Amino acid sequence: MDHTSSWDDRALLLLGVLMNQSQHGYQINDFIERALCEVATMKKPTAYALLDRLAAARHISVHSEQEGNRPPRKVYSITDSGREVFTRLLRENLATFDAPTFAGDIGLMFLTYLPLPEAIAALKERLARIEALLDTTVRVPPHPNLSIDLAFDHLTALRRADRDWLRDTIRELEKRQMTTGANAQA
Amino acid sequence: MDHTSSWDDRALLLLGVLMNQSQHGYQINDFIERALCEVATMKKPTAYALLDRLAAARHISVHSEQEGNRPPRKVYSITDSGREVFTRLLRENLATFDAPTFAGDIGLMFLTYLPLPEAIAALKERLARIEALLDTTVRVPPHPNLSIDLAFDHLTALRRADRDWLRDTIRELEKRQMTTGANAQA
DNA sequence: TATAACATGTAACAAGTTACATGATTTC
DNA sequence: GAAATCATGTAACTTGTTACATGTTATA
Repeated sequence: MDHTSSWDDRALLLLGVLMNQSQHGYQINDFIERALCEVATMKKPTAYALLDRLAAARHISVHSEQEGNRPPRKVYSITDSGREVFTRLLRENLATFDAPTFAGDIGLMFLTYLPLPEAIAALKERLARIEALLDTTVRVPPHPNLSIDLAFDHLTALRRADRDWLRDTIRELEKRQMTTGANAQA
Repeated sequence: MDHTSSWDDRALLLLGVLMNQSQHGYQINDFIERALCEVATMKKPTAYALLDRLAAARHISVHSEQEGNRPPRKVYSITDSGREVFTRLLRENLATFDAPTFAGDIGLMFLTYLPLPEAIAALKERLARIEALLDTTVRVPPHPNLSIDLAFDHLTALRRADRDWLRDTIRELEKRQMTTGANAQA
């Protein structure tokens, strides 16, 4: 039942972009890379391949357009069946929570194999990177039809939590460092 | 410089497990699936393939053991060069922050295409799932050599932040629902 | 006139998973 | 004697990325 696969999310992304308006591949790719880049990623070949599959399943329709002598563009539009699929995938996505693992946690597990001062120094660098991300990333402006800003807000909340946890943890490790440092002196 | 690839993290995981003690493949797999499952994942074939590559690079050594008539076991031990690599990868991992995207955010971006009450209902289901995860997941007991509990603590902090954000967001959407509902009445 | 932007695609590769294949030993 | 555990592996598949190939039009 809970087989929310990766395909579902990719399809949801493309169908969602097409819900806004019919677009050709280049436009779709551009939109994802510019407007959605903070929240989602999908490379060109992935998009093209998926668009083909969605077209084969009749969830989107294709028609070619040509302006003057420019390269022809394939314009994709969502179909009724596509809208149905979109709504189902959207509901599923919103109702689901997938618990991912984080590469950064692997290091945490083995923290003890590094001398405490070095571990602290490394974590301080990590902290600096998160803080830099939180400082530099420009707030996403609201989109007329989409709630990209909501997703961005979510992402930011998670990053802030990450930052706060790291600050506390570093402080905790520094306490431990002082006591063990004193022991080493004795 | 910041090419903290997926390979690095996988290698770090295996080398870290072998830092604890020399083990054979089955044992390694077992340890990852049982002790580390909350924090990291790696399937058998992935582990075997990676162990081969690490052995080829002389970062781990292999020797066969056999007990009676049982199937022979290949015991892997970390070498000096392996310990060096491990330390480097560990430092890198700890100092790095990678900003992943979350599948759940795709739905958030397209929230507006669902009638508000349905969107709220779906998000409440998501919230229930996070809460269930936070309630049922048993606290990881401290490991003698590893700080698995630290990584688990980090994961839990992130999930709590996710839960809190969702609660606030649902409350916010419900406010909006009341005002638009009133408008629809008028 | 060079280079960036517009426009579509393919091929090769990398990473990881599932499913399969094999065979011994312990437990119910 | 069936099923779970111990023990190692391979083959095929899925997914997604990078790098390549092609050609036009606007811009510096």
